[in-house]
Amino acid sequence: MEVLLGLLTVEPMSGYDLGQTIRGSVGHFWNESYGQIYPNLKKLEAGGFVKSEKKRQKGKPDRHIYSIAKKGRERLAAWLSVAPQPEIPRNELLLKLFFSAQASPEIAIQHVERMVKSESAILGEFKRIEEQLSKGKQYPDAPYWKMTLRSGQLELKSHLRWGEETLDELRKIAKKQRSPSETKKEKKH
Amino acid sequence: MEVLLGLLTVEPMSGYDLGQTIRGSVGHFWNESYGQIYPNLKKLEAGGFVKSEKKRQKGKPDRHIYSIAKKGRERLAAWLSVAPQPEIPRNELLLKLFFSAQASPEIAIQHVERMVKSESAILGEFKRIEEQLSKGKQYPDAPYWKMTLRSGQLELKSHLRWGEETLDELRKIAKKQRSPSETKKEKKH
DNA sequence: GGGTGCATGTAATGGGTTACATGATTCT
DNA sequence: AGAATCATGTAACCCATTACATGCACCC
Repeated sequence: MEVLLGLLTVEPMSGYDLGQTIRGSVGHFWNESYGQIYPNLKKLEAGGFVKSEKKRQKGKPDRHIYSIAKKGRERLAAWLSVAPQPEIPRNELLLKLFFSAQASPEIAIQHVERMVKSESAILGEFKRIEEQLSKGKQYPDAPYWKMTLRSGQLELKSHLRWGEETLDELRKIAKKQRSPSETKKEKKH
Repeated sequence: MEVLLGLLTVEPMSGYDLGQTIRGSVGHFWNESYGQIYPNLKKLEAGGFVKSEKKRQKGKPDRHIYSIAKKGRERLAAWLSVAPQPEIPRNELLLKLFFSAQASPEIAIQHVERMVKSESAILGEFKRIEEQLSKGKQYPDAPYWKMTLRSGQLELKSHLRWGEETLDELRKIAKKQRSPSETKKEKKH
């Protein structure tokens, strides 16, 4: 809900634009689907937080351009001052790793490797965003945007570091299991 | 759903115990509420993935002790081998920081400071868990548990580092705004 | 006496994603 | 010819938390 208000302070936009902008800016730490965006914009308008203008288009449906109203700015400011409640995370990779003694280390290795790959790609994206932020037209919000970007970068780097470290260990475990050395084994299944 | 199966491989437990155990083990990256646990256990039993035994108690309701069935182990193994899908995160702190140009830097500072405090506390908890893991009875799963713990530690440390760095910057911004130096200002509101 | 912990469970509510529906234009 | 993009919106569905209900025991 408030993401919409926030982004509309930067520039008036349509619902579709908001979806695109979310993906390209806050997408790495916040997401909203269209099934959420359109109804929420209607609610915000009904409450007087935003107002809209219709723009005719040929072939395509009318574009509804939303802009933030005074009441909307107030609501945003109020929301910003409320302490964010700590998120309850859900990390499927860690959960699977936690129970990986019930499977083979090879599977765990695959999962971690996949994560390293995908997060490396995102780190690359971040570098591009960083350059864009320094070069493009200077918004007054830019310093704050950079802080969130930096957060993502540090977090990704810590994930990658952990990933490499963990892969080393998993490979050791896999090796130990393949070569029946000193420890006695029972065959499973 | 699968957390329940996973934890039941360690030891047969009641629904209540499962809730407690989740908080104390995977709680930092996975949560389930009782409103979820109890119905899910029933579904798992109906599907033949777990079985239960009633234990009479005086004063308290009967304890239903669940243990994992062969079919449950198979289901767990199948789930473990499926690649975890990347989570869609929702970080309210970052979202608020992103829009903090619409508020005062002081508010942002408060939010970040609060986060630093609470995450420091969790880091302390982790240290205790680490010691417990090294000392307590050695489960065969322990190496995997340590990996997830390590992940949490690295992530927290990266958050704290980012927090301090960000606080420095926010304080600079706050200072600049208080002393009207070279930059011309328009008064808002 | 009152709060907290044990112990189970259901119902209401809310938040969110996915799928569906429509239809023109542009790219491959 | 067909897929992707633009553009909006609704409905179905799923998942999850919160609140509610019950009741004893223990601690302060």
